[in-house]
Amino acid sequence: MDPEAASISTLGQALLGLLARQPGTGYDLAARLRRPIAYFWTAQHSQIYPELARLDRAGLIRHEASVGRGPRPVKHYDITEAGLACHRAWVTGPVSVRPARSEETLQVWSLWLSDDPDQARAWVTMRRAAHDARLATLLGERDALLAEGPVEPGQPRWSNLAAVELGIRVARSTVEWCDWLLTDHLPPQ
Amino acid sequence: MDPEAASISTLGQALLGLLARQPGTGYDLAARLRRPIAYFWTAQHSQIYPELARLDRAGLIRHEASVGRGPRPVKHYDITEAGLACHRAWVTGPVSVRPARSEETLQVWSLWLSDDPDQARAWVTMRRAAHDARLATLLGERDALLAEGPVEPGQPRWSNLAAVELGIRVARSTVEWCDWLLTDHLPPQ
DNA sequence: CCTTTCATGTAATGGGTTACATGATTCG
DNA sequence: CGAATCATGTAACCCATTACATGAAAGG
Repeated sequence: MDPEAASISTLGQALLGLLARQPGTGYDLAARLRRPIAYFWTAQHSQIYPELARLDRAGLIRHEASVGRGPRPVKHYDITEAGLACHRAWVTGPVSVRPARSEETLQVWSLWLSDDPDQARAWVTMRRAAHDARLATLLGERDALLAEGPVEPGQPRWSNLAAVELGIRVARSTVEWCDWLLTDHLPPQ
Repeated sequence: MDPEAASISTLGQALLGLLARQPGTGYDLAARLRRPIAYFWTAQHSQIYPELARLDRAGLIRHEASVGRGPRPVKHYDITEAGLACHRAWVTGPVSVRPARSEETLQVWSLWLSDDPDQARAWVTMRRAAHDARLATLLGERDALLAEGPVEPGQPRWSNLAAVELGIRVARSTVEWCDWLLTDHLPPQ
């Protein structure tokens, strides 16, 4: 019930979102952050453990410690009522406009300098392959999700589908942009 | 002629790209970074001035100082041969895979928690408006570019068009994703 | 006269990556 | 017996944002 609950970092909210779905250890959260969420957010364990400690101190999550196999006890985290309320308030709140960082587009923005047209073509072809691979992965993810059964609002799987669908659309339009460059807008051969 | 020339930060490459197009002062570069490039990279002047000093020390750019209006001399920067070579090598090099950071998608990923469906609809509608505004700006940018005359490879304007076109496609598909959510995949009313 | 623009820096702080450190269990 | 997995932490460093600091010229 901290009045400062609003000043939670994005990673903190990501962890609250994970714990709202299912409790787990820091190690477990790191793994779950890697696998399905890596398309739009990532963090290393070195960042996760201190952040969990902060959320704990703020009363947004709680933990139960048990003797671990390693030198330190294992901490099983769960979200509190206050944490759930804080996270709920954040999801429909305004999107913080953090500046865009696309190194790829920066390279495009200097691609006119490439003296060798073949090299420019090769670069775009490589980019196309990378985005196409991402698209294929996301399509697979969507298929798996739909195969599990009907997806309805109010369930985690609904959010999963929405996020994957956004990724698919962005990946597809990026592939199409590569094709647009390769067919019409680069010197031929 | 530093052998360490490969270890230039992304911001450094952005500045080299700006200077490859046209020389200028740090202040000028900050302004040029704000206006057309802000869609895919940004930096504050407090980051730019030290970075220019580093590039200068590495011999990738050079400067001529003249007496300024303020307390310090004005430095007019220009790219060197070594700097141009370093930047050329970077543009067609591999894209460094920096992890995705989309706070917006993170929110979508927890949007299933929203107990009030109206609030979820309002959030998506707000997002749609934001992306639509960005799309409109980019379309205007493209029109202005094409109105200036034909765009051909090997010129800066070719890169400008390519970058804007990518932005347009991504913005458009994101707007379409919002519509997909609003029409079929949110509880009605 | 006040605000904006031109012009360049430093300091403090926060977010994030890489590397350092430890140690038991499980699987091949 | 060695590698991967489970499990948790700290330290050093880099990148980026915000704030602090200075001061002339131009325009309304």
